Amino acid sequence: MVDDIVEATWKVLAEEGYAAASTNRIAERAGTSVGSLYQYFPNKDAIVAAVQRRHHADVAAVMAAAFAEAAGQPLDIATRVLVRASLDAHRVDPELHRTLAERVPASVNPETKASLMDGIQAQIRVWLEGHVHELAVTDLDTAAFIIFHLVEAVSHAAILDQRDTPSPAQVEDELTATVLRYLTG
Amino acid sequence: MVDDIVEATWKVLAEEGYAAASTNRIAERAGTSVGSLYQYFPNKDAIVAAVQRRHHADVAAVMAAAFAEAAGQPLDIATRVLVRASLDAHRVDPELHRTLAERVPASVNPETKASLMDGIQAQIRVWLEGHVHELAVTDLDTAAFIIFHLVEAVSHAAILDQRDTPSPAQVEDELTATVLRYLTG
DNA sequence: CAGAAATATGAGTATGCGCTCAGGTAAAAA
DNA sequence: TTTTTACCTGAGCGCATACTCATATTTCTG
Repeated sequence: MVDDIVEATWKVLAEEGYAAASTNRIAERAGTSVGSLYQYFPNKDAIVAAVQRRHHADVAAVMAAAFAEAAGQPLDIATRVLVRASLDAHRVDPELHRTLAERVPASVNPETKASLMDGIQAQIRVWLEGHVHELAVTDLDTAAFIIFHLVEAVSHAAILDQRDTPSPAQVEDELTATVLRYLTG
Repeated sequence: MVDDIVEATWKVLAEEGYAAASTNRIAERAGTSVGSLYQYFPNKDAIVAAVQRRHHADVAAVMAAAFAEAAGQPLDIATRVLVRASLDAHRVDPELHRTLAERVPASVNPETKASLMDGIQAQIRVWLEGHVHELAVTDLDTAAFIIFHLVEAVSHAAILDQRDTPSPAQVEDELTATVLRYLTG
């Protein structure tokens, strides 16, 4: 039942947007009643937060797999693996991603997104540590910050922008080149 | 009076957030009444859109000045000028910037933000055209896309993130290096 | 100054929301 | 079968919102 509610909320957010995600609409799409919503969640924000956590878990899984794959690879291959993973992560339910990113108030689950971002930045840092002798950059925390935000933002724009954007393949090439040149000087 | 209303809305959005920006609160801070709001604007969204347009004009002015300054400079100097301008643009009323970016529904003024972004990307493209012979990149539209999003996102994070970020001076150095290395290969 | 035109006012209206709770249903226990 | 326990239901409550309009006030005009 909890799953039904979360899944219905997921669909409403993805297909109808945040404004449409009223408790009555969620109950309707879950095939249940408003009252049952409050049997399992303290309030509406908690339901949205649950959807957010689940989506973040999906994204984190994509990235974790990529970090595992990148671990044994040379720097240039690993960079491409991670860039491609970032693009793939934005292809996981892009409509939901857009709604969560643009519409959901920060008051809903303030820690979740921050912890996802911090986790990925930490993984970037660990990955960089394995290549210190090849790197021109010295401050790994700063490098992780720069790489995370630049790859995330360009991936986000490339996948989610409504307007004309370069092809994903080209973005992958350019991002890989950008990160590599930044790291190796 | 129109100015009073826009300025009051501006302050409420910046200081109290989007949720607090009710028509009654805006009228109160403008020292007028709800009725007068509707003498000059068809609805609440139009008021918020006016604030958005004005803020975007401020940002556009900062960037336009930087592009003018960069025009005569060598590539490395110009790159730093533009990166610094992006950071400065995010320091123009950062609280308002955060509220507009994170809270204001896209339905409010969908074209304004897109046209600001398109304008800056076009200016980047023109700037790049003046340096074609020094560049390793071939597709200037793609390069403008990459540069715009990467500089914007990292500036945004550096200035507006609540959490620990590298110092703005360091971000300026790293961004300048990133863009230069990307452009010159 | 008198009348007319333009503008300002804010209590009130319509609407839609999150959420509750008295009552219903169904399964488990006695 | 009767009683108990657990869960489900949805009409409706309280509240906050965007917006209106009859009235009051100010500003123009002759």
